[in-house]
Amino acid sequence: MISFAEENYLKAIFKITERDRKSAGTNAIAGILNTSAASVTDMIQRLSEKELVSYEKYKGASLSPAGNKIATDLIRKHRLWEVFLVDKLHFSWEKIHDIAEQMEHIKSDDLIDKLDNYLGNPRFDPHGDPIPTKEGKFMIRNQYSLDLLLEGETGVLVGVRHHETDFLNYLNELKIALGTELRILKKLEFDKSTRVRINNAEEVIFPKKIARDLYVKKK
Amino acid sequence: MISFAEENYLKAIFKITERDRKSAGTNAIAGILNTSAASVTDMIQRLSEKELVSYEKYKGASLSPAGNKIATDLIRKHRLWEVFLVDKLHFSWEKIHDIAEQMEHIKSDDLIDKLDNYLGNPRFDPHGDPIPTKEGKFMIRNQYSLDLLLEGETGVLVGVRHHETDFLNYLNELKIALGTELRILKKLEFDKSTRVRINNAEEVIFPKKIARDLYVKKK
DNA sequence: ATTAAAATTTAGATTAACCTAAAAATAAAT
DNA sequence: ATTTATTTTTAGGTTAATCTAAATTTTAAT
Ligand SMILES: [Mn+2]
Ligand SMILES: [Mn+2]
Ligand SMILES: [Mn+2]
Ligand SMILES: [Mn+2]
Repeated sequence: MISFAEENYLKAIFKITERDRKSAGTNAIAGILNTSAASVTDMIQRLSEKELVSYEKYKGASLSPAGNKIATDLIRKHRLWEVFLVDKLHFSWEKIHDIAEQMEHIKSDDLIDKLDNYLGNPRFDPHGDPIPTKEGKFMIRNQYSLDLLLEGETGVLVGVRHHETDFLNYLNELKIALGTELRILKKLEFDKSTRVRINNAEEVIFPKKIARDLYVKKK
Repeated sequence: MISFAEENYLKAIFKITERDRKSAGTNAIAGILNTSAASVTDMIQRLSEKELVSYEKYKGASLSPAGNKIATDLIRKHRLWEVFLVDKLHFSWEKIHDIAEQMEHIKSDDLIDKLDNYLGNPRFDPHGDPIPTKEGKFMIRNQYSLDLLLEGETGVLVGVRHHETDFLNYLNELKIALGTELRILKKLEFDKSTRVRINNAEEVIFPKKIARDLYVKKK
């Protein structure tokens, strides 16, 4: 039986390696899990024993097929529970991540299938992230970071990089949600910030950091 | 922060002391939690440090007000999740207990209120057990063990003593569920078994042990 | 190519939660 | 009232998961 701690490590390695990188370093994992690098070394050695990651000293860890399955199942569960919390219990999107972090660890073969069905087999979670299929396939959406759009272009918000409550509350205050239209009015050179019009109404200036964390579909 | 293990101990002590007994012995707790008596002593000493139980050497443990609140909250969560699993996900009653054992440990102030509301503030769980209120009050139903009924009397099933899958499957096979009418045809003296008619149809003979585990309302 | 900085691993400890075996206390039986 | 049986506690140990501090390896910079 796999522990919560082990599951969290696998998920962290997945997140680090899901895009480009082919292995996850000790420090990167420690950063995500708020733990020490020494603890990470310890754990990845144990996960390597269990054949859930492949590991070479000083070269980081990557998921084995078995480890990858566990990680994608966790993400599937996490995101389905987030849909449940928003669609059925009417939580708002900034409150759900921490609860889903707990719920994703519930073990039951039947439960997730029934939940998925009950929710109408959603393909995206309330933050716009794709929900992997039972077989672990992710739907890939062609999306751009808002800071890649040029002056005059308009994007529709389809995702956000982080799920932190503070960041999402900031968007709430600006009345920005999935589906919101964002038009680039001006790209300010000197500090790389962007002036944006929200749903043809208010204007706001995003620092580069924020613009990079908003994913849009070009309109 | 209280751990899952600690929560399970508090719940076990609650169950042992909820009726008559005013303290829970080491062996009794160990029996419920499938652990050793030595481990129990260890844990109740720590819970005593945290003022969640009161404990005197060799005299067992009982819940403090704080411990009692945690235990009733756990039972509330357990039973509400069981209602969710049956009413919304269409699980049948013999599959839900083990899943609810996991879900009861999810910590969120908001979550249970919203769940309760979403389920329509149910007062009983799918096994007929009362769901305590937010304030920890249990609705008490006047019920009898089936083996207390006399020949010719009829009872309506309102609860069962255990939630074990095997026991509930046995009832399923006999088409016995909450609401089923059970009429006492004959009480057999020599082995204390009871001949019963189920919903005015089939007959069955219950050993005393089974009859004692079925709770009915007299009709 | 050295040297300095950063990342990673090892060494040594700690804590929670468990275990078995043995000792001590309580309860039951003669 | 002793003896016997049962229950409970203590003693000593294990494992998973964490920590800090020190050693080692890799990477970056001069
Ligand atoms: Mn999330
Ligand atoms: Mn999400
Ligand atoms: Mn149950
Ligand atoms: Mn129940």
